Amino acid sequence: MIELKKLENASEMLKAIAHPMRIAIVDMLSDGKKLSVTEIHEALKIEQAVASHHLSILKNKGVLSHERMGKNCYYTLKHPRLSQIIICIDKCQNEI
Amino acid sequence: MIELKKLENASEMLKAIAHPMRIAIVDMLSDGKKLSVTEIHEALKIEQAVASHHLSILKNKGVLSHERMGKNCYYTLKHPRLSQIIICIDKCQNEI
DNA sequence: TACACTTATTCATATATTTCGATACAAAGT
DNA sequence: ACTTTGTATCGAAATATATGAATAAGTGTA
Repeated sequence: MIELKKLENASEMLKAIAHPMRIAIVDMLSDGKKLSVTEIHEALKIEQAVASHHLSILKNKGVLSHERMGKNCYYTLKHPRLSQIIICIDKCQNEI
Repeated sequence: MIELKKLENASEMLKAIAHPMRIAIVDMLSDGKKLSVTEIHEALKIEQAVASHHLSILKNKGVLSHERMGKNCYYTLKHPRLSQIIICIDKCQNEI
Protein backbone atom coordinates (compact mmCIF):
# COMPACT_ATOMS: atom_id res chain seq x y z
CA MET A 1 0.00 0.00 0.00
CA ILE A 2 3.02 2.27 -0.24
CA GLU A 3 2.93 2.99 -3.95
CA LEU A 4 0.88 5.91 -5.20
CA LYS A 5 -0.29 3.98 -8.25
CA LYS A 6 -1.79 1.22 -6.10
CA LEU A 7 -3.47 3.81 -3.90
CA GLU A 8 -4.96 5.48 -6.94
CA ASN A 9 -6.26 2.23 -8.34
CA ALA A 10 -7.80 1.32 -5.01
CA SER A 11 -9.41 4.73 -4.67
CA GLU A 12 -10.83 4.56 -8.18
CA MET A 13 -12.51 1.27 -7.35
CA LEU A 14 -13.82 2.51 -4.01
CA LYS A 15 -15.01 5.79 -5.55
CA ALA A 16 -16.92 3.79 -8.11
CA ILE A 17 -18.85 2.06 -5.33
CA ALA A 18 -19.19 5.15 -3.14
CA HIS A 19 -22.52 6.46 -4.45
CA PRO A 20 -25.98 5.66 -3.06
CA MET A 21 -27.30 4.13 -6.27
CA ARG A 22 -24.12 2.23 -6.98
CA ILE A 23 -24.07 0.79 -3.48
CA ALA A 24 -27.65 -0.33 -4.10
CA ILE A 25 -26.57 -1.91 -7.39
CA VAL A 26 -23.67 -3.79 -5.80
CA ASP A 27 -26.03 -4.92 -3.05
CA MET A 28 -28.58 -6.17 -5.59
CA LEU A 29 -25.88 -8.18 -7.33
CA SER A 30 -24.60 -9.98 -4.23
CA ASP A 31 -24.69 -13.77 -4.13
CA GLY A 32 -23.80 -14.04 -7.81
CA LYS A 33 -27.05 -12.55 -9.10
CA LYS A 34 -27.28 -11.37 -12.70
CA LEU A 35 -29.50 -8.43 -13.57
CA SER A 36 -30.19 -6.46 -16.74
CA VAL A 37 -30.13 -2.67 -17.08
CA THR A 38 -33.91 -2.57 -17.25
CA GLU A 39 -34.34 -4.68 -14.12
CA ILE A 40 -31.97 -2.40 -12.25
CA HIS A 41 -33.36 0.94 -13.36
CA GLU A 42 -36.91 -0.19 -12.62
CA ALA A 43 -36.05 -1.62 -9.21
CA LEU A 44 -34.20 1.53 -8.18
CA LYS A 45 -36.72 3.88 -9.82
CA ILE A 46 -34.06 5.84 -11.68
CA GLU A 47 -33.82 6.93 -15.33
CA GLN A 48 -32.51 4.31 -17.73
CA ALA A 49 -29.68 6.64 -18.78
CA VAL A 50 -28.68 7.14 -15.16
CA ALA A 51 -28.63 3.39 -14.49
CA SER A 52 -26.59 2.79 -17.62
CA HIS A 53 -24.15 5.50 -16.60
CA HIS A 54 -23.67 4.07 -13.12
CA LEU A 55 -23.26 0.57 -14.52
CA SER A 56 -20.61 1.71 -16.96
CA ILE A 57 -18.69 3.41 -14.14
CA LEU A 58 -18.81 0.20 -12.10
CA LYS A 59 -17.77 -1.84 -15.12
CA ASN A 60 -14.92 0.48 -16.12
CA LYS A 61 -13.50 0.52 -12.61
CA GLY A 62 -13.46 -3.26 -12.41
CA VAL A 63 -16.38 -3.72 -10.04
CA LEU A 64 -18.80 -5.38 -12.45
CA SER A 65 -18.66 -7.71 -15.42
CA HIS A 66 -21.25 -7.69 -18.16
CA GLU A 67 -22.49 -10.21 -20.62
CA ARG A 68 -24.85 -9.63 -23.50
CA MET A 69 -27.61 -12.18 -23.99
CA GLY A 70 -29.81 -11.28 -26.92
CA LYS A 71 -31.29 -7.84 -26.40
CA ASN A 72 -30.33 -7.73 -22.76
CA CYS A 73 -27.09 -6.98 -21.00
CA TYR A 74 -26.59 -8.75 -17.72
CA TYR A 75 -24.33 -7.38 -15.04
CA THR A 76 -22.63 -9.35 -12.25
CA LEU A 77 -20.08 -8.66 -9.53
CA LYS A 78 -16.58 -9.24 -10.86
CA HIS A 79 -15.26 -9.88 -7.36
CA PRO A 80 -17.92 -11.51 -5.16
CA ARG A 81 -15.98 -10.45 -2.10
CA LEU A 82 -16.89 -6.81 -2.81
CA SER A 83 -20.24 -7.48 -1.12
CA GLN A 84 -18.25 -7.53 2.10
CA ILE A 85 -17.59 -3.82 1.74
CA ILE A 86 -21.31 -3.10 1.82
CA ILE A 87 -21.75 -5.41 4.79
CA CYS A 88 -18.81 -3.79 6.57
CA ILE A 89 -20.07 -0.23 6.06
CA ASP A 90 -23.53 -1.32 7.13
CA LYS A 91 -22.20 -2.75 10.39
CA CYS A 92 -20.30 0.46 11.10
CA GLN A 93 -23.48 2.51 10.66
CA ASN A 94 -25.39 0.37 13.12
CA GLU A 95 -22.83 0.57 15.92
CA ILE A 96 -23.34 2.99 18.76
CA MET B 1 -30.18 -1.46 2.60
CA ILE B 2 -33.48 -0.47 1.03
CA GLU B 3 -33.84 2.99 2.55
CA LEU B 4 -32.31 5.91 0.70
CA LYS B 5 -31.12 7.52 3.93
CA LYS B 6 -29.06 4.47 4.84
CA LEU B 7 -27.63 4.32 1.34
CA GLU B 8 -26.64 7.95 1.56
CA ASN B 9 -24.95 7.51 4.93
CA ALA B 10 -23.07 4.48 3.66
CA SER B 11 -21.96 6.31 0.53
CA GLU B 12 -20.80 9.32 2.54
CA MET B 13 -18.60 7.05 4.64
CA LEU B 14 -17.25 5.18 1.63
CA LYS B 15 -16.67 8.42 -0.29
CA ALA B 16 -14.67 9.71 2.65
CA ILE B 17 -12.33 6.75 2.36
CA ALA B 18 -12.25 6.69 -1.45
CA HIS B 19 -9.28 9.00 -2.00
CA PRO B 20 -5.64 7.95 -2.40
CA MET B 21 -4.38 9.94 0.57
CA ARG B 22 -7.31 8.99 2.77
CA ILE B 23 -6.85 5.30 1.96
CA ALA B 24 -3.21 5.72 2.97
CA ILE B 25 -4.31 7.37 6.21
CA VAL B 26 -6.78 4.60 7.06
CA ASP B 27 -4.08 2.08 6.24
CA MET B 28 -1.58 3.82 8.51
CA LEU B 29 -4.08 3.71 11.36
CA SER B 30 -4.84 -0.01 11.14
CA ASP B 31 -4.21 -2.20 14.18
CA GLY B 32 -5.32 0.53 16.56
CA LYS B 33 -2.43 2.88 15.84
CA LYS B 34 -2.65 6.52 16.92
CA LEU B 35 -0.94 9.20 14.84
CA SER B 36 -0.79 12.99 14.99
CA VAL B 37 -1.44 15.37 12.11
CA THR B 38 2.27 16.13 11.83
CA GLU B 39 3.24 12.46 11.74
CA ILE B 40 0.72 11.87 8.99
CA HIS B 41 1.51 14.84 6.78
CA GLU B 42 5.23 14.12 7.01
CA ALA B 43 4.87 10.42 6.31
CA LEU B 44 2.66 11.07 3.28
CA LYS B 45 4.66 14.08 2.11
CA ILE B 46 1.63 16.33 1.76
CA GLU B 47 0.94 19.88 2.96
CA GLN B 48 -0.16 20.19 6.56
CA ALA B 49 -3.37 21.93 5.49
CA VAL B 50 -4.15 19.11 3.10
CA ALA B 51 -3.59 16.47 5.76
CA SER B 52 -5.77 18.38 8.19
CA HIS B 53 -8.46 18.70 5.58
CA HIS B 54 -8.48 14.98 4.80
CA LEU B 55 -8.49 14.12 8.48
CA SER B 56 -11.46 16.37 9.13
CA ILE B 57 -13.37 14.71 6.30
CA LEU B 58 -12.63 11.27 7.74
CA LYS B 59 -13.59 12.45 11.22
CA ASN B 60 -16.82 14.13 10.11
CA LYS B 61 -17.95 11.08 8.18
CA GLY B 62 -17.42 8.82 11.16
CA VAL B 63 -14.30 7.04 9.95
CA LEU B 64 -11.86 8.44 12.51
CA SER B 65 -11.89 9.54 16.13
CA HIS B 66 -9.53 12.14 17.51
CA GLU B 67 -8.11 12.86 20.88
CA ARG B 68 -6.02 15.81 21.94
CA MET B 69 -2.94 15.11 24.05
CA GLY B 70 -1.01 18.24 24.84
CA LYS B 71 -0.05 20.05 21.66
CA ASN B 72 -0.87 17.09 19.47
CA CYS B 73 -4.08 15.68 18.13
CA TYR B 74 -4.06 11.94 17.71
CA TYR B 75 -6.31 10.22 15.23
CA THR B 76 -7.50 6.60 15.36
CA LEU B 77 -9.91 4.41 13.42
CA LYS B 78 -13.38 4.68 14.92
CA HIS B 79 -14.31 1.25 13.57
CA PRO B 80 -11.28 -1.06 13.46
CA ARG B 81 -13.10 -3.27 10.99
CA LEU B 82 -12.78 -0.53 8.35
CA SER B 83 -9.27 -1.80 7.67
CA GLN B 84 -10.97 -4.76 6.05
CA ILE B 85 -12.19 -2.50 3.25
CA ILE B 86 -8.62 -1.61 2.34
CA ILE B 87 -7.63 -5.27 2.50
CA CYS B 88 -10.62 -6.27 0.39
CA ILE B 89 -9.94 -3.69 -2.32
CA ASP B 90 -6.28 -4.66 -2.30
CA LYS B 91 -7.14 -8.32 -2.87
CA CYS B 92 -9.41 -7.43 -5.77
CA GLN B 93 -6.61 -5.45 -7.43
CA ASN B 94 -4.22 -8.38 -7.18
CA GLU B 95 -6.52 -10.95 -8.74
CA ILE B 96 -6.05 -11.94 -12.34
C1' DT C 1 2.94 38.28 27.87
C1' DA C 2 5.47 36.67 24.11
C1' DC C 3 6.88 32.97 21.40
C1' DA C 4 7.11 28.52 19.07
C1' DC C 5 4.59 24.62 17.72
C1' DT C 6 0.53 22.11 16.18
C1' DT C 7 -3.80 21.98 14.08
C1' DA C 8 -7.95 24.04 11.77
C1' DT C 9 -10.21 27.20 8.65
C1' DT C 10 -10.84 30.37 4.86
C1' DC C 11 -10.47 31.73 0.12
C1' DA C 12 -9.85 31.19 -4.71
C1' DT C 13 -9.23 28.26 -8.45
C1' DA C 14 -9.21 24.07 -10.94
C1' DT C 15 -11.20 19.78 -11.78
C1' DA C 16 -14.62 16.11 -11.37
C1' DT C 17 -19.28 14.24 -10.76
C1' DT C 18 -24.28 13.85 -11.13
C1' DT C 19 -28.36 14.36 -13.52
C1' DC C 20 -31.61 14.73 -17.31
C1' DG C 21 -33.19 15.01 -21.99
C1' DA C 22 -32.14 13.84 -26.41
C1' DT C 23 -30.20 10.85 -29.41
C1' DA C 24 -27.55 7.04 -31.23
C1' DC C 25 -26.62 2.19 -31.45
C1' DA C 26 -27.79 -2.92 -31.16
C1' DA C 27 -30.63 -7.02 -31.39
C1' DA C 28 -34.82 -9.34 -32.51
C1' DG C 29 -39.30 -9.73 -34.57
C1' DT C 30 -42.78 -8.33 -38.37
C1' DA D 1 -36.80 -2.29 -44.57
C1' DC D 2 -39.41 -0.99 -40.53
C1' DT D 3 -40.61 -1.24 -35.72
C1' DT D 4 -39.99 -2.36 -31.04
C1' DT D 5 -37.26 -3.11 -27.14
C1' DG D 6 -32.98 -2.67 -24.61
C1' DT D 7 -28.73 -0.25 -23.87
C1' DA D 8 -25.09 3.38 -24.41
C1' DT D 9 -23.50 7.98 -25.29
C1' DC D 10 -23.60 13.04 -25.79
C1' DG D 11 -24.33 17.82 -24.24
C1' DA D 12 -25.29 21.09 -20.84
C1' DA D 13 -26.21 22.78 -16.22
C1' DA D 14 -25.79 22.18 -11.37
C1' DT D 15 -23.24 20.57 -7.66
C1' DA D 16 -19.28 18.71 -5.30
C1' DT D 17 -14.38 18.03 -4.46
C1' DA D 18 -9.22 18.90 -4.26
C1' DT D 19 -5.46 21.86 -3.72
C1' DG D 20 -2.25 25.52 -2.07
C1' DA D 21 -1.47 29.84 0.10
C1' DA D 22 -2.59 32.52 3.80
C1' DT D 23 -4.29 33.02 8.13
C1' DA D 24 -6.53 31.92 12.46
C1' DA D 25 -6.85 29.39 16.67
C1' DG D 26 -5.42 26.35 20.43
C1' DT D 27 -1.59 24.63 23.50
C1' DG D 28 2.69 24.54 26.09
C1' DT D 29 6.88 26.96 27.53
C1' DA D 30 10.24 30.65 28.48
